Amino acid sequence: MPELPEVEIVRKSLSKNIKGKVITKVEVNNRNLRVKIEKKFEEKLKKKKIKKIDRFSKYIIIVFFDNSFCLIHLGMSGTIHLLKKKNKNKFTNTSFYHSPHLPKKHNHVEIELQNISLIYNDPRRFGYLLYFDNKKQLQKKFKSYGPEPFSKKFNLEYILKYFQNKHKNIKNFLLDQKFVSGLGNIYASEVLFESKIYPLKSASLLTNDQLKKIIKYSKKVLKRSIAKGGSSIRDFKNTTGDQGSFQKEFKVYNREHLKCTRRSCGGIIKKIIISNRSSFFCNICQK
DNA sequence: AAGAGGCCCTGATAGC
DNA sequence: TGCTATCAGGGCCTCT
Repeated sequence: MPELPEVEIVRKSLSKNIKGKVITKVEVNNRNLRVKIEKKFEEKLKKKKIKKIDRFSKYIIIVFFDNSFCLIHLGMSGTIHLLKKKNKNKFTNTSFYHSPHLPKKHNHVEIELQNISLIYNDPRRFGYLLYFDNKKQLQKKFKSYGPEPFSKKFNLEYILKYFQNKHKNIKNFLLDQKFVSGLGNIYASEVLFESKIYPLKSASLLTNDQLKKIIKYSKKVLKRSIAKGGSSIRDFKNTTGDQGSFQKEFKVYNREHLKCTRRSCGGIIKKIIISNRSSFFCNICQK
């Protein structure tokens, strides 16, 4: 589910609710996530005090005061739920992302922080949690990742150099975290629409003007989505919580057969499959 | 060594 | 009602 904006919304919520707290208990119900949770995970996290919550790309980074780290990746279906302890033993649901109630199944990890309980839920188990002892390990993990769209490193020179001797369509490049990190399937389509670029266009054929548009709109689209609380799809039922609303502003994603939102374009949104993932685009204004 | 494709997994939905 | 097939916001691994 989560691309950069959604993860940033989770980060903000965690920062607000668990910064400064001490981990009092860790319970792993299922270690078999995308990456198996190490045996000593619980032991290593216990008694750690949270200095701050960072994010890189689609990763949440819990930073402890002793400069160790806990990394959380939400995969496709991961969600984090915060429960607040009301009386001595009972936790009640106060904050959550995407789902108004704590799911009954797939609550794989529970981390208690004094009066708050953090629950990692993930039906498909494509997400994972990692513990890092020091900053070196963290840097190693992100070594092969490209810059975020917000980074100054994501500039025209970088892109031109990166595309040298590579032959792929632009949609695949935007999904490639080694090139640029944080975009996923929704925002890749949205950025290409705003940039008026056809997703199957060979990246090496793009003009400098088009590349500048990609730089501009990748920042813009992500920022706008963050401001709107991210995108919530497939989890509509209730709206009591921190449900995002950017899905209402999708110009192409999930809009097959509908009209292009550009006035006087007259195009129709099409859906094609690129590398096994849906891509949406306007058949007239994206070239 | 770049790039295509398979695969990890569960759940929701569509079609019969 | 119940079966089967398809699809889903990610990304790693293997093969060519």
